Amino acid sequence: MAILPRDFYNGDTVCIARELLGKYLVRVLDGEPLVCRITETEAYVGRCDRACHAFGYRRTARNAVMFGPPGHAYIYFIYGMHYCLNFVTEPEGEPSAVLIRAAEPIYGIDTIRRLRFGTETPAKMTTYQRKNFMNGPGKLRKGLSLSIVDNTTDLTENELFVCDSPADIGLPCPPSPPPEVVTSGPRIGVDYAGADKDLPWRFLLTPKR
DNA sequence: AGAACGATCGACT
DNA sequence: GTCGATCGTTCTA
Repeated sequence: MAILPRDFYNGDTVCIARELLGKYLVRVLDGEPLVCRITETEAYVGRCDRACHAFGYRRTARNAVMFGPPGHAYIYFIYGMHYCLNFVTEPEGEPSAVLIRAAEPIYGIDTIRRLRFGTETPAKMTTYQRKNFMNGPGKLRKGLSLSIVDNTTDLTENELFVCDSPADIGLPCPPSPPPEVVTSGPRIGVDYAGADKDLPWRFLLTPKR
């Protein structure tokens, strides 16, 4: 199975957030696959989580896609200038999603760099740019040229999807990363969520020491 | 109709 | 580590 099927998303949001680490996010833009390896995620569960936009099954025009079937993109505008990419999870009617917080670019790097830093493609990136390529939800979505018009995109079609390996879509396998471990902790930017702010629903892939 | 705020980023100390 | 930018979404009335 090249593209992860809808069943992958039809389950427990916290488990799926962890399982997404190390998988490959693919965005096909003008026929070119932009591929990055997912390194950080967060789970949001409407049923029980005050940090979730759909807490208590509160449904609005913005979060409507979370109430539909799993395996769709939920993209919203935040802080007056950023968009964030989420994957809708759980069976239809259980509004939940995984926020994709960070990834490492693997293929299509020149295009991703152009999308991130403008039409100029510097021969050499600063160390600041190199270290901060896609290490945040707003940066990641910009590097993949996603915006509000991509909200509700079906992740089982050919334009935006996840796979286990670049080989699944006919690209060479990248070198294996150095040994890594999964760590978890409280989510970012949810201090308003009462006790739920401390839920350890942020997952990161970090080098093993 | 108006006000408050946010699942962030980048610049700066 | 701190802090300002900036505007759609949501809530109140």
